[in-house]
Amino acid sequence: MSFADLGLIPELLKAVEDAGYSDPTPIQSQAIPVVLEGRDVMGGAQTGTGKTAGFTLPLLNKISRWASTSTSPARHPVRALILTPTRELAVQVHEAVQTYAKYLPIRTVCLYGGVDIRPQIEDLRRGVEVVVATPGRLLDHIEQRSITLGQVEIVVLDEADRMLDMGFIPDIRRILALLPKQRQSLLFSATFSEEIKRLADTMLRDPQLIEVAKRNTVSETITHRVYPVAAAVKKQLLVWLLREAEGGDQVLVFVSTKIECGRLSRHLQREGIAADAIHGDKSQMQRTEALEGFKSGAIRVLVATDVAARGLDIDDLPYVVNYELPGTAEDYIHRIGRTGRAGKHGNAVSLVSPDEHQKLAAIEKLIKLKIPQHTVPGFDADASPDSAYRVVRNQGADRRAASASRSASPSAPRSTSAPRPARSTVAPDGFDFSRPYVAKEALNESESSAAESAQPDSPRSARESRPVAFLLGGRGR
DNA sequence: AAAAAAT
Repeated sequence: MSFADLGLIPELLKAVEDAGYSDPTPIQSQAIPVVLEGRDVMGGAQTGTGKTAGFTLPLLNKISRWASTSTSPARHPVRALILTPTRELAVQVHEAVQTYAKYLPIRTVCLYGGVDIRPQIEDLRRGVEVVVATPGRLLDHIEQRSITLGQVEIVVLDEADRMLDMGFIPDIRRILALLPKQRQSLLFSATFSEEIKRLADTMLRDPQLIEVAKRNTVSETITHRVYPVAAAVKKQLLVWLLREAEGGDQVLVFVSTKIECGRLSRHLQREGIAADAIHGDKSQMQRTEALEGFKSGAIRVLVATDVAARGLDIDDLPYVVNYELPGTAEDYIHRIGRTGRAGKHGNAVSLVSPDEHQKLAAIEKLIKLKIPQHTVPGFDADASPDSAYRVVRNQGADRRAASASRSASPSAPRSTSAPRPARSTVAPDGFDFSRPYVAKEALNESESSAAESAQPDSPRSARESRPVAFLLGGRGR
């Protein structure tokens, strides 16, 4: 199956080829023909499955059919509207739209808050066919009458469950009410709650259900690991883990609050780690800078609230760390979905203090997976800052006593300038990281065939899971 | 319970 078989026009095929894609992903080969046919779609797809191209390509294909080459704004009514829950996601989707529309006479704009509205109004005045927007700023434009939605042919609701969580549904309904009744609607959601189904009932007509990944499941290319740790030494454990994963590996660290987000990021910076923070109280400029810095590699550790939990596509992100477990088990799925994307191997590491074990149990129940636990001496659930310091200091002494050629214990949390010890393949808790390892320990029956193929000894998983580096796991050298 | 989003 190739993109050419899906009935896309040459201009789009060329753009897809330029982007370096040859074969459609499962959701793309399912969604593209259905959308081209004009049917409504209820899509259940995790991000990283090629969902964005799955709706963007057929959307552009349809719009292109009568694409106006006129320079008159009046000939460029808004014909497609894509709504996303966060600004960063809007930017990302808009980039995809631009990528695929490059050989088409189609104008696009991205509308979101936190930035000057005037350039957006200018773009709208000149005329655009495709609008990607967050709900708040779009409503702003609607009230200012800088946009008319009376000729929209296709509307896409991306990450609908997130929109629901964020209380956007009333806004969405207001926006939908302004669209023509005769239109095509696509709704994508990682999870299907009763509320999402109700929204779908009012928004979609005879939708085709497209589901690639099973709901509430996590990618098999992700290795999960839990570190039980006392809250008092969590910060030190994180620094220690980050140091051990050194070698340029990037880490996205999730926290529960904006306050902790800034605090932890500053702490890491003081420890000499290239870190930045992204959360909703930062200016849009700071948010964009942080994300760009992370994507470019200038930032090694991005500390984030759940603003970054969904949809964000960061190439080759090897690690996600839950510094604090998310409030809901579903958020765990979204957060760790930032790694292990597009078939690549990823690591989900969670630092769990005793007060978080309820949450951990809920997560394990939802993902039907018992996550292996590992403890680091000095950083276990009963550790105090003092005991942690003693253990680390002793490890340092052992190391100094040991021969230089032997692999040694990890460096102390605060020794920024100490020489780096050789990388060990056996953790202090005795876990052998030199063996390829895939976490698949407690699957339910319906997934047993998938589990089969993910067993450590099978050729497929041996290929997918590289020998694991120290502690954070994952990347072999 | 916190986060996100219009100013």
